[in-house]
Amino acid sequence: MEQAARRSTIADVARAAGVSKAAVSFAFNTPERLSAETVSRIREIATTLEYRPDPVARMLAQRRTWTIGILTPQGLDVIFTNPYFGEFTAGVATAAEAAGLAIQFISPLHGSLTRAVDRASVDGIITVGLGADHPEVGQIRRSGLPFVVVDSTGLPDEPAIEVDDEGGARLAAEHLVGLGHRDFLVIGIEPPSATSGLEPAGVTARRLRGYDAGVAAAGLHLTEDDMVVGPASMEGGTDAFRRAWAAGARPTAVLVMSDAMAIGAMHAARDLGLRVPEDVSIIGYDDVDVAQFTDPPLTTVHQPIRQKGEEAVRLLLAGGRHRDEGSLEQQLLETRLVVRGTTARAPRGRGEVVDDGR
Amino acid sequence: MEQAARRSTIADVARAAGVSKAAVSFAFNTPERLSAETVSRIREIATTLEYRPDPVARMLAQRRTWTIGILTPQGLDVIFTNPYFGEFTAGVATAAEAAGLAIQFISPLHGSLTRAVDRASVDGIITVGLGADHPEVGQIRRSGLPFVVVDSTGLPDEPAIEVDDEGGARLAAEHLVGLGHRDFLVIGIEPPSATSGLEPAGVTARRLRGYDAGVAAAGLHLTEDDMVVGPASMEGGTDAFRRAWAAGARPTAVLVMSDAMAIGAMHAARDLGLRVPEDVSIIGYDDVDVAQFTDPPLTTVHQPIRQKGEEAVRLLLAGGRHRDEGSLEQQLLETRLVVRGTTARAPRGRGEVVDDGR
DNA sequence: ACGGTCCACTAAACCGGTTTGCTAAACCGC
DNA sequence: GCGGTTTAGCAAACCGGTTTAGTGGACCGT
Repeated sequence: MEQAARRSTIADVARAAGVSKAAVSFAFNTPERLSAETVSRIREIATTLEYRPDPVARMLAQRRTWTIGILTPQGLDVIFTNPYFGEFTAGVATAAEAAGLAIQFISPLHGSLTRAVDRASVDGIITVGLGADHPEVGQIRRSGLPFVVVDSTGLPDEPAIEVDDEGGARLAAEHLVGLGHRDFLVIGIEPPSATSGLEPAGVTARRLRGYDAGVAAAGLHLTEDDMVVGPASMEGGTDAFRRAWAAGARPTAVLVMSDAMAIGAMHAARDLGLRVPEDVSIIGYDDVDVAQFTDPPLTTVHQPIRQKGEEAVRLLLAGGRHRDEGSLEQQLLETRLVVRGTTARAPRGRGEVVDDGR
Repeated sequence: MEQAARRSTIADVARAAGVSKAAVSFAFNTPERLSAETVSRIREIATTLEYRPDPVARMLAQRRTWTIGILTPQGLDVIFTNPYFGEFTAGVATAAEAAGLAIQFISPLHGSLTRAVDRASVDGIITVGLGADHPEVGQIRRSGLPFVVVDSTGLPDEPAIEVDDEGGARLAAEHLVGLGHRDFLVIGIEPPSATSGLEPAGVTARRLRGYDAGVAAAGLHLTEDDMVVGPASMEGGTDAFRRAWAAGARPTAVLVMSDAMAIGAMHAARDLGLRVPEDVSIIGYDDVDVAQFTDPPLTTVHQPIRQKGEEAVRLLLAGGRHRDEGSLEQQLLETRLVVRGTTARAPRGRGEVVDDGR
């Protein structure tokens, strides 16, 4: 991929029009500083010369790139095929487009996220799923770039967008308890890399706490031991359910932390001869678009995914301050239960009986 | 979003180290031009000063942005939520990452694709679903930027990646004909904007021709009149099927040009009380990941989506020339039929009988 | 002692724009 | 006709790097 053919520059236009470079710049950016005739003459010449200001030179001179970055610890290949990320990004894109901003994805470059951050030319960054105490967030903080963290509790006084993960998870568990379920399996999202286990500020930990709070009404207690984790994809869900089954788990209800995984788990359950929801209830998380289109439609916890994206850029543009002037910089969005077709009353006479047999 | 705090520049490092700016530059880019001690001294000072080369300044000086653009006529919000695009982009991202390149999305800015192209700072462009005769492609061609067109026949001698759309479609139709179907509905992808109708070089037209060729064996003929179109999303598919049904169509088989739409159509069919595949067979196109996870799993035409993305960047990097030196610049990738669970023998005694009654 | 090579490094031009004084002419009221 | 204000446009600095041409000194063989 070699260089583009030589294109006309601002100097060419200036020469052709017999004016200074400054005048050409004015003609496009602040035409009111020039007489009307001069402006139109310069513009005409620019058109015939097919002049187009070099965006990079402009960025350097203005020290603005008109671009915001989305920072994720996962690789781009998983981002783009994950419906949750897709919808989140769509939200970001919508708000960015409205503000005339481009978006750039910042994800590990040759395995190094730090390097990727260094190479990114952006005016601000939205981090998603990255704890405020992660080294890369520290790197951004030191660099002085404005940023907003999403899906991870921010440091106090730093802008963040969160949803009520715990509350939503509790609703899900309570729903199943109400249907008579007592044998649960939790399918969780694997932490991005094997850095640490369950960070308490992480999404996975928060949702697990919510599930646990929900089953407490039935006198039950859920811990990491009742959970199997995997990547947040359909394959990941299939695989997680199979592993749990192979390890002897015989739940009547499965609490899944992502819709994609829930769809995969449903598939795996059916492969094993289980009917959904008659034999096993499954409840997802996120309420992505596709959740309405599964068969039966997926019961899940709704969170305003696109809205998160839009709010994140608003917050970024506002410099961390809220629209209603000076209010808190941390925003907690609501979640709610959406009951559709994958949950039903617990099958009778199970739970106590079969749990170890084979 | 104001400017970042002042960061140290190459001049600061040079001053602190008592060397010239050039030396600092060399220390990072061509260390062999300096003595080992000098290099390490400069690097140390750079580290303590938290120096990080400004990527924009570097781009300007090198006249390379290390970025490739993906140009689509659709808005980013539809791109990111469309599984086909997601997988294609994942392919691009994989190959780009390997080459140390970032990717940037170029899509209509405030409604203007031309403006978006002007503002993009990229070294090369991959256009997807945009005819080689479109004005924006002309714009790119004139600008001298290398580019590759995907999903649209390129001009001769211009690099392009295509799949055998027509052949795949034919396979799909033949499969259904072989199962005894005679009453077809085609659900097509709506052209990006209302620019023109069916351009013969477009994906939709090619697939339609393939379907038509496939049913020809049964003495049938398919035209645009047998087709209903909509946006390439699940909702689009649901909507399209409903419209067709409301207009009196009573097909025993539906040929859908996108998996997302096929899933939507399946949903709509069931809402209308139809069983899939007993009452109506449905066949998609693309074989996106989710196609394996529908219930029943979707019969569809496979195309190598990710591979298209990877090949596109390879071709771009090779400057349009193929790896095996000098061969043709146009690549035609294969499609194949994947029979899963949404197609079955045509229901008996239908077709001739019910077609108008109610 | 001398010209020639190498080595390690520097000075300055350059990339292509924006922006900040500044100036010359036009315009103004009186 | 004169000081004061606008207006229209220019020259030059600047953004922060890369890259080219060049320089001074050490080293070398004779």
